[in-house]
Amino acid sequence: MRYSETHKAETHTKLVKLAGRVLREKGPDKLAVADLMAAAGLTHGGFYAHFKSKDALLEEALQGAFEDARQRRSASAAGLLPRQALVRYIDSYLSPAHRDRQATGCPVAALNSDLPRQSRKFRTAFDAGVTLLVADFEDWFKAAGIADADGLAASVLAAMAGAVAVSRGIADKRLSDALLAATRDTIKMRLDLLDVSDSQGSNQ
Amino acid sequence: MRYSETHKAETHTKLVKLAGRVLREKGPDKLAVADLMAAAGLTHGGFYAHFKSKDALLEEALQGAFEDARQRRSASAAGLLPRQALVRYIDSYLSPAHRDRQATGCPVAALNSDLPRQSRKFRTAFDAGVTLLVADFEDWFKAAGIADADGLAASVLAAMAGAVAVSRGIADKRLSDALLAATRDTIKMRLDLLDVSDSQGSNQ
DNA sequence: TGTACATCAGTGAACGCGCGTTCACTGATGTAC
DNA sequence: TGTACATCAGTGAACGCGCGTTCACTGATGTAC
Repeated sequence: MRYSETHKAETHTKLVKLAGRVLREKGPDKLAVADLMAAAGLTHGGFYAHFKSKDALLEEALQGAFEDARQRRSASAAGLLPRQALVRYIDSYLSPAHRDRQATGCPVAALNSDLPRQSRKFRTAFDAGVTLLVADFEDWFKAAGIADADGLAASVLAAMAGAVAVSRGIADKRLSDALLAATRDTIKMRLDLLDVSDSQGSNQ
Repeated sequence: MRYSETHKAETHTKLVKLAGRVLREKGPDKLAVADLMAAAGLTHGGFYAHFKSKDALLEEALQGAFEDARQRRSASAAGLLPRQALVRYIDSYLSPAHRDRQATGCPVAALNSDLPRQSRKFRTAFDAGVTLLVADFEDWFKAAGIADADGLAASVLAAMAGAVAVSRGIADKRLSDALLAATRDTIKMRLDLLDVSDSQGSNQ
């Protein structure tokens, strides 16, 4: 059959999106090309019409995951003052919901410790994603009038991602929830946000 | 050849120790039985005289890594007051040296995000290790006279492990070092340890 | 005291499976003439 | 207007490799008699 003008690009996008989810859920090594293609309703042979290699897919998928997170971040901040937006973001990032939805969550929390074992390209993409995220945090902190924004940003990100990652590895739900809650409070204290009432909803 | 009484147990221990390092360095999936045996100067066929399966080895190796860390923790605290010992531990955990020596470092920092993807046995062993570590922290915090020790322990561990894991994924050494330093300061502030002068040396 | 046998950590070849990658082919539609 | 050919996303079989696991065998030494 002949396909529409945009068909190939659409398939490509769909594969990258799917891969982004599988990547965060199962990790780079357990993402299987054949499974991915099957999940997209295709056969595995067609993969190489879209990507030079599995590695190239992983790179795109990771970039997509970071971009996704960035868009959701700014969407959830829309219409709020910086301090309110920060509180909403922190509450959402450190929520049990984020812990339980690894496939659509923050790539830093999901892929944390896999990194040193991945290909150069993958690590570069991760590094770029983290760097951008940290820069965003810095701007955000500054806009919220937080002192010493530069020093804080990376450390706050690492604390939040670490809390979510560790909470995923803890079987005891009470301890896991408590870890998230304690981290939530600490981060807000560090950022002098304890007086801001938390808003409802929003993800990750 | 015939071997000494203790020979088999010695080989077993050596394999578990080696595996503990490879596990932290390369992750559970990239630890290859044949490579491990070769590194121990043996052929791969002999592996199953020591372990029921690769999974059984991974479980023992992870337990060994946690036990190792526990021993180093108490050794480094020997002869120090709780508050001094804590400061030394924090400085050492969040040091560039720990970041750069993943194979002998904390298993939580090294295996963080791999966890949800591993076998039940492995996850159980990890959970047990983390739970013990958190309990140790609580005791330690209490001995140091820190208020709200229970709520803090898991969150402090996650923040430290997250910082080390993320610092390993950051190419820019300046940013990576700054992340560790900022986390060091924050943790000490949270634990009200800023007035304790830091002592030299000790690892992880 | 000497010989036959048991023991058992380790050897090395082989098996099977998952998986990334390659490649000749398909078949619907657009284009050249 | 109709026929031959080009295009190209996708198909599905096959290849090669890494790796966990199995298994018949080795060979040095201890033990039974």
